[in-house]
Amino acid sequence: MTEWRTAAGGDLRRVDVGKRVTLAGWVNSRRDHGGLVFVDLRDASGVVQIVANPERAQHAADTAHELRNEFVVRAEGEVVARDPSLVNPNLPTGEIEVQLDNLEILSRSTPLPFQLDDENVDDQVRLRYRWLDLRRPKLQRNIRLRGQMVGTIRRVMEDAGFVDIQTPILWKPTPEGARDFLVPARLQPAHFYALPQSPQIAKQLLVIAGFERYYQIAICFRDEDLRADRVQEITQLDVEMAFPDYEFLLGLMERMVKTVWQTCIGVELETPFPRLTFVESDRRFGTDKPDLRFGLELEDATAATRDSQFGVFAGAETVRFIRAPRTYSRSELAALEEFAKQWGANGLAYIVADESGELRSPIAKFLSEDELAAFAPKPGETLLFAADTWPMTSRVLGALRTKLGDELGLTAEKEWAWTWVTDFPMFEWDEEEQRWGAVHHPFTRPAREWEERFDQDPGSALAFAYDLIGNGNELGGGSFRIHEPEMQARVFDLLGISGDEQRAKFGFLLDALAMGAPPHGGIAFGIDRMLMVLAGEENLRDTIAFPKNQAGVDPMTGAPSDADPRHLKELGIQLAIDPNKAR
RNA sequence: GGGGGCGUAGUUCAGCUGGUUAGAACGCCGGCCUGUCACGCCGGAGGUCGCGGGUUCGAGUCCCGUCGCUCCCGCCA
Repeated sequence: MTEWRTAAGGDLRRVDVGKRVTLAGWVNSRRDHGGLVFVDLRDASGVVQIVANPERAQHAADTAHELRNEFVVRAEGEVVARDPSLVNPNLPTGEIEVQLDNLEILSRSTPLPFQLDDENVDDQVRLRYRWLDLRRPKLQRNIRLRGQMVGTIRRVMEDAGFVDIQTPILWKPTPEGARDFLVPARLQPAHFYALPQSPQIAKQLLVIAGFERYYQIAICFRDEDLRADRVQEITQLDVEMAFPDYEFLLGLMERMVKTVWQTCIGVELETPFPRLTFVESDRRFGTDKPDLRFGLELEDATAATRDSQFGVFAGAETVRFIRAPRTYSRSELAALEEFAKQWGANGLAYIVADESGELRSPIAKFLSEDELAAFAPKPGETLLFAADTWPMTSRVLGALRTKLGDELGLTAEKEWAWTWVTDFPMFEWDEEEQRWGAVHHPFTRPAREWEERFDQDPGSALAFAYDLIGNGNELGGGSFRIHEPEMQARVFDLLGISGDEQRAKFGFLLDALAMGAPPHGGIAFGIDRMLMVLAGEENLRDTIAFPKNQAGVDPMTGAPSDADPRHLKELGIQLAIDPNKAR
């Protein structure tokens, strides 16, 4: 059997010249000259050129002719300096090469379904052959970065005295929130576990149980439709502590992020991160997850347009606009309007101020001197207006701001911009269900000044909740929790959860709260999303080793698949749909 | 549930207003090649143009349906 102690080929340098080495790895590429054969050998450390010369080792050269991409080989030889004219400046190992004495094929490869250096391969194909896809440098880097990130997070949390505790994957279906993944329980026919959407209640119970500082790298499941930045199973850093101190908790999370950026990519972030209230964030950026890498803040024209001759402005509850620092053509404006409509706008009024200062706008003729003076369009600008309810103008202009920031390259103004968003509203009215819903979750406590009266004016009540935003991505979110059973019951009441239902769904939590529950609070961080931001990726799938496609299918394994009828029978499950005709 | 985009060789793509044998690059196979590093040169194989139907003398191209992928809206406490 072979001796496996091999050198890391990618680490070889000039100082290693003269050494005899044994390398093992994959054929990254081969250049067969008939006599000489050059092979770029790749292992975890990088790439190094090995050379088979028939004058030096006929047998190695014969073997080298057989090599194809992604063959796995073991190569013995001597590190030699390259002639200065032959140095490859694109390779860290470019000053040397390994002259072969022995070459052994350990494993062959069929022709590949795609070229590893091809960036544009269809996702479906890449996922089908994920083991190949993962060999690409980008994914190698991302997945290794992920491990490094998780390791760093663990060190920060452990150093701060937090205890890693695992919570069940088979949990209880929850009435609120996202759709649960259900798991039939064979031992309890017709009953189901749910995969946890988060260990929220479990971690509260752990803190109540006396684990004053808990954390976990937890996998959470949500059976909702997927997006580029949304998958069904996410990994989160889950944190909870007893006797929480607001500044301590936020400071700890800042230290965690700062250490991750420092350790993983060598970037020094400035802390403390700025803080914005929800109201201010909404007013200035039209969103609760503002990208602060650039300005482009929303402006309010409501007061200026109260008496407008333009009926849409005069009649709207709110008129706000965004000041884009360039002019747009008619067709570009049509595309922007289409975008605005997709987000719920009725239209998108605009004023283009040409470089000459001349105004191009279908609404200009309705606008008074005073109005125009209030908008103050400067040459080379385009003002884009939303006239609607306040929340709708936020929604539309907030989305538009993000789009413009991207398109105009404004996001490049600053590499990293972090901010806390605080003082979230506690409840929002659900039109469809005609009831109040929790903005964060039903265990969030009201802000101090709302503790007594949050249920008298739910629409105005503020929650003791906070989010951490990185480059416009919601990366962390948390709150202080309710530790008084009476207050928890009042919140459930307000959310329309009856007394019976409270007992049935959350009886154990209410009981726990009634038996010496300390004040507690915490936060959760999306690891996948944080890695996406850290690695500069735009798709969450590029941060996950084995992701599923947008339909929740794993093209590699074929999961989900149909179930064996005997298995279903055991579970007492009868399908209402023929699996062959579904999907 | 809704909207946009895409579907042609193993892969990435081209294929104009419908026209007879559907192309290119990379990969694959064979040959030549001792300094390449995106090696080069010569030759070759490889296609249900996603699927079904329709219009037409004739469909990769036009129409209808359907399936798949992707991005977005809804949804995601």
